[in-house]
Amino acid sequence: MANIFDVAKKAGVSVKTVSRVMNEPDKVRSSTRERVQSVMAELNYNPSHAARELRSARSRSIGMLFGDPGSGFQARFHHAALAACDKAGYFLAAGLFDETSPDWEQQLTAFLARTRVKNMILVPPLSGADALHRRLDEEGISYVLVSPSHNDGQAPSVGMDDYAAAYEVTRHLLDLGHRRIGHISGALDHISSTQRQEGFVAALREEGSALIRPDWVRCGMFAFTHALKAADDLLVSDDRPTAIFASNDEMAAAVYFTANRLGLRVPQDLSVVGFDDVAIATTIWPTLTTIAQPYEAMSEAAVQQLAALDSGEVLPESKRTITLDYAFKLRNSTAPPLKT
Amino acid sequence: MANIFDVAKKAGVSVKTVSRVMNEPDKVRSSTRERVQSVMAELNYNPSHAARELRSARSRSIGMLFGDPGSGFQARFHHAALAACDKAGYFLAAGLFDETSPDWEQQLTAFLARTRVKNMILVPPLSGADALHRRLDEEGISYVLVSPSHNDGQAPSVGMDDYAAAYEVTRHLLDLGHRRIGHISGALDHISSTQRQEGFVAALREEGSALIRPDWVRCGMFAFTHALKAADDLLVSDDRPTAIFASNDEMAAAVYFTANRLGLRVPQDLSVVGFDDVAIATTIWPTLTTIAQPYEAMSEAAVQQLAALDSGEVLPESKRTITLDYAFKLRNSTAPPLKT
DNA sequence: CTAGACAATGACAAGGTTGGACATTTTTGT
DNA sequence: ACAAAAATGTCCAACCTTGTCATTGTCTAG
Repeated sequence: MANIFDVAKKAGVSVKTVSRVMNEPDKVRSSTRERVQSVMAELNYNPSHAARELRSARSRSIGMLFGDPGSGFQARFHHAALAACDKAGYFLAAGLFDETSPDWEQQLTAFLARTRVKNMILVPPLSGADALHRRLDEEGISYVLVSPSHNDGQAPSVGMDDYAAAYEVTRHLLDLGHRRIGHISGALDHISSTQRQEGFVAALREEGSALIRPDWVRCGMFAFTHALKAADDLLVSDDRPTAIFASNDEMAAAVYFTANRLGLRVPQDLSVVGFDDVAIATTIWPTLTTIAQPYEAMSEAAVQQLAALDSGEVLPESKRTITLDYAFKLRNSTAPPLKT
Repeated sequence: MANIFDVAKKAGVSVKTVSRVMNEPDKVRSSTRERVQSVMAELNYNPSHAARELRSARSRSIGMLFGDPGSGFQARFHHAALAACDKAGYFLAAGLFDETSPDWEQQLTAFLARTRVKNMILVPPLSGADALHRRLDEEGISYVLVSPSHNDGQAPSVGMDDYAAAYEVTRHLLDLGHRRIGHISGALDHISSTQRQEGFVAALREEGSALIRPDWVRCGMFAFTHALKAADDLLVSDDRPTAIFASNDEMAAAVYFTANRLGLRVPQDLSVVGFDDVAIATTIWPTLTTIAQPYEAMSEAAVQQLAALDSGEVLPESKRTITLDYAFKLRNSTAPPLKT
């Protein structure tokens, strides 16, 4: 396997220049740069990860901790993060982590010692775990929060406009003709939850405050099991909504099941929309109308933020808190309400 | 952070001895070894991954390629593999891969060049991709197949006894009193599928060959969408089974939906069992009776096989093909058939 | 008791890269 | 054409560990 000397020799430059092409590209004239790059490609040169890391003490790995493997958001994000790291020449170092365990600090220390990562991406619920953040600060690790549960403005973060997305799905239900719409919210200490709920309420208010029925807003904690209960509360009575907006897809799946149990057909008797667009959204039937989080864009932005921090940049406010566009996925779980 | 010199100095030995303690522990006298080890603990010493890899050209990473992120099996296995690597002092290097893409060879080459892994774990469907295996052979990469779709006896593999597990779940249905049992199989070119089907048939035969109804065995290709169709075929007629054994959990979920659509209650009107015990098994309602694959044991065995190969061992036949115990998970999707 | 065998330990180089401090060459602007 | 700036080169050291080979220590058998 070719090394940096081979490249330098073939390109007729010094190794230092080759090194510069890789690390300080704007300090080398574009003509030389291109020549060197083409030689690198030709020789199929890949800088030794190990030698680099050893010499520069700066790890090319980005750490990401994994909690509950059942979380659809986490699984989707992981996939996207893998792609983003690949693209940016980083490695994704995944570690297992249980923030509710009493020895979480040890787990973290072990992970950091083993991987020596200096940069991390934290996804919910870890993006809201203050104690963890403080430990990382102490260790001098940079991190980016993904959809943080609250934002104290310290750490860089990426996310999407939950309010607007929730407004849009609710608008969709209203446009179909629904006037009786319920909502199952996520964990209330999570800012995404409250924003989604606010977007929901704002859309209803536009059509008239009478549409807002506090007893049709229930908390499902982002969890399937809690949502089963919430859905039951909403649907058992004859005075029930004709559509439900669930704050994530797992909870929407719970609505499906409760509806089925009660003999309500989706979407004829009950329209359902979810949020996140994770695997389950297309493995349940009918496929779920939902909001797709910008997983790819979020991961890429996070990696870029870390790369910038890594090279000593101070992020301007505009790049510290990044909000990305979501996508509305119209599928088969929504329909106009039955005429009565 | 302490390095090997600090340890050597404090322990009053040479760095080489410290190195030996880590790599060839039986070549150093136990008294010295213990002294060195206690110093390592005291200084909180962690060998530099980078320096090791650089010097010894042997990567401490195990590669694993990821295809479809929606696959529950893959997600579960990944989690377990992460833990197993952690435990054995390896890193898990994950890469994205699409074996159906025309440039899969490039993807593979890029992954190998970037990570420089020398060992890989392949999960389905990649554990059955012969062209991929040949490329890895050419590159001199060792690999372990997890639940391979066929076994030509070349590469080491780990798996479970699909036949016995299928027999056991079918037996469970029979013991509940079911005599009308259908089966939705996985992809037929996959040995796990056929073995599960054989286990199913064998259990039925014990109770009398009359129970075996070929028209009640359908292929669902391990996919939710195909299984919807298969379930429909089984359930529309009045002459339908009272229980269905689906060859994985996603397909069992499809059975739930079809059943719901047709107004059949699970488990009162229809018992359902799945296979794999992935996330969806506990996020659908009623929770799914299924077979839990030995994810943890399989990952650990795979990592051990690779570690052995890495250190030049030739695996004896008994360690080449490893079969591990599964677990039967009794949950809420099965009940005795209604009396008629 | 001692040669010889073997086990335990040590000294030193090497692995591929980057950083630092300058020296030299080329390009740019006037 | 000249000075200033930019681009490139030279050379050495450092990162931390392990492989090679030499050396020292310990045990066994005659």
